[in-house]
Amino acid sequence: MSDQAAHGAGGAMQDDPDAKFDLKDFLPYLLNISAEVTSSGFADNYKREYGMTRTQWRVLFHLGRYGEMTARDICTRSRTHKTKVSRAVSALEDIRFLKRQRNLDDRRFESLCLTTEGHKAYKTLCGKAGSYDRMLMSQFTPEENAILRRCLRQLANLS
Amino acid sequence: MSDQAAHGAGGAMQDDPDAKFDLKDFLPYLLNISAEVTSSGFADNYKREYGMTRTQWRVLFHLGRYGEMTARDICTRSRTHKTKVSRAVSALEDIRFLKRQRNLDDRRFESLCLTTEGHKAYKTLCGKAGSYDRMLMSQFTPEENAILRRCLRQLANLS
DNA sequence: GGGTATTGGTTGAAAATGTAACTATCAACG
DNA sequence: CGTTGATAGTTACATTTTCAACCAATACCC
Repeated sequence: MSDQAAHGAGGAMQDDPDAKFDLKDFLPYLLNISAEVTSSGFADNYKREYGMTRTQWRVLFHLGRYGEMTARDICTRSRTHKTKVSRAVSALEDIRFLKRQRNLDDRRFESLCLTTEGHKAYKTLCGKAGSYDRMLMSQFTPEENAILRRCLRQLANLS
Repeated sequence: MSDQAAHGAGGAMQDDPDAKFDLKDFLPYLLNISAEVTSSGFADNYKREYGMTRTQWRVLFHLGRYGEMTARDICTRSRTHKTKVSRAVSALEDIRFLKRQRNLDDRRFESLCLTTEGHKAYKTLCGKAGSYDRMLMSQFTPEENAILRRCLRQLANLS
């Protein structure tokens, strides 16, 4: 415990010479915080109205936006673990937002698609997502927005 | 059911005219995925070696980087809910990575600081975080990096 | 064909998180 | 004082997520 005083001894230490970078520059940290802040800001829309969770919203959004696909497709495209998707799919099925259909060629697959209800919810939420996104974007210049999205897509290994 | 066919009818529908924006452009979604990808890429470092969770790492990082502070300070600075911080602090105390000390002026507060062990772990992880961050940065130009971080800090309401 | 590996998807138990109610301390005001 | 209200932090309970094992269908390979 002798070098315990090596930090915070003065009570208000500000910079650690060993620290190569500020915490507020650590990309995973920054990404987590901003993801949390922006997501929970939007979550009210699907949570209050439909009682959906974030993963469920993600599945709904995928099916609504890109049409029929399998659970595995959603996993791959959204980098989401299959158990998360599996449970979200069951929950969406329970509230009649999607239907599953076994593929007859390969009976392991089942293709998922939204019901009318599901698609209606998707459309409503999609509109809100659009304005929420525009609201977020409005604080940046078009160039910043382009760069931001390009960097994020690359970090996420998307497209 | 009439507009059920509005999606996926052709089997490989690509674009919904109602969709104002692509899912891959929705900022909260992009942020979540890239946060998930980059964080879990780094998480092995503290998970395998120290059995720490992401929140615990966040607390450790704050105390290591900025020195002694209260749980509430960490909540505010990292936009993390107090119950999450509370549990992370307990866990870090259990493995002797930090110590609490009641403030005698106002006994509601307790200031937290790392033990020698905790600080050692912090330094080790900080080094790894540095190189991980540089690795992530290396795929972007300096301008892109600057813009990316500035945008993220703003989205996160950080400093 | 028959064994083995792989893949799509599910399930159960453990861990983490969210929410709300709680304790304890202090401050403000009568 | 005593009451009310705020604040730092904890705890209990429900929900969600993670992890590993699992089932069923297909592919591979001898």
